[in-house]
Amino acid sequence: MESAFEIVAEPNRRAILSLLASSERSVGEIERRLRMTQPSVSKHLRVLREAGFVESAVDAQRRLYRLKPERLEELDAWLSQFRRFWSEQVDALERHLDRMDRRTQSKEKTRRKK
Amino acid sequence: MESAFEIVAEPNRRAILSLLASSERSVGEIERRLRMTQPSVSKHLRVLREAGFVESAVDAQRRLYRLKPERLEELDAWLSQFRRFWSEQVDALERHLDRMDRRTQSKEKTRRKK
DNA sequence: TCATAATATTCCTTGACACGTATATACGTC
DNA sequence: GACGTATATACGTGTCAAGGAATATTATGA
Repeated sequence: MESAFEIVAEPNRRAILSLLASSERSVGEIERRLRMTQPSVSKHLRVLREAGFVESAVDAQRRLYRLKPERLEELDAWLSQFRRFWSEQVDALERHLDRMDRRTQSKEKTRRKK
Repeated sequence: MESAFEIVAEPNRRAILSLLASSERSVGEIERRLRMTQPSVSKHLRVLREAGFVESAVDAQRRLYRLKPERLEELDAWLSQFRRFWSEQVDALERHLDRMDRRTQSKEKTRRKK
């Protein structure tokens, strides 16, 4: 279980990572938000920590876990070889629209993605 | 084994997908290029096909496998929630440099990534 | 020091899946 | 129609990781 892919293959771990994307959390918070048992949360956090996806800080009895993005970036890097398949046509258009968006953010032109 | 993540968790399958990123291939080509046994290739291709990552076309006795990018796009979509973590600062700069690059491609300014 | 809260760890069981070997199926050629 | 090539499938086996229950550890506060 070394590769970043195997780590994120587990649904509960993906849920934890998504949760930590918004802000750092204690084990108990994760437990309640994701409706997982405490040992399960701790075990998954251990895997994530040892794999370098998260890091923890001691806060009294609690431990606060926060995201470390490097390993996720690996996934992104691997995916980059395929990105042309879906961004080929869209690419130029997207960039253009994004730029328009930034320039007209006040006008609320209601361009919603997908 | 339904999620796209579980599918790409397997190293040999990732290798196959990477290989198919360059061009479509027959089973035998994959077998030789990746030094895998033929049954292993066939089994992984079956998994990839049933999961929608590849599709096959009959060519005499051969079957040519080619990439179907939709499922990979799922991974990209999931990753998007984290992308800000590593592209926040770099983002604007990257775009800028990329544009510069395109405009000065003849001059070879030697900007290497990382 | 005792009680309680928060988190980590251990043990056990179970299921999934990747592999190898062997065999089956399909196609093309003589 | 027999043979060779290309690919698919079946079967048996070993490994490994996830889950549950119980217990251990660490910190806090009275």
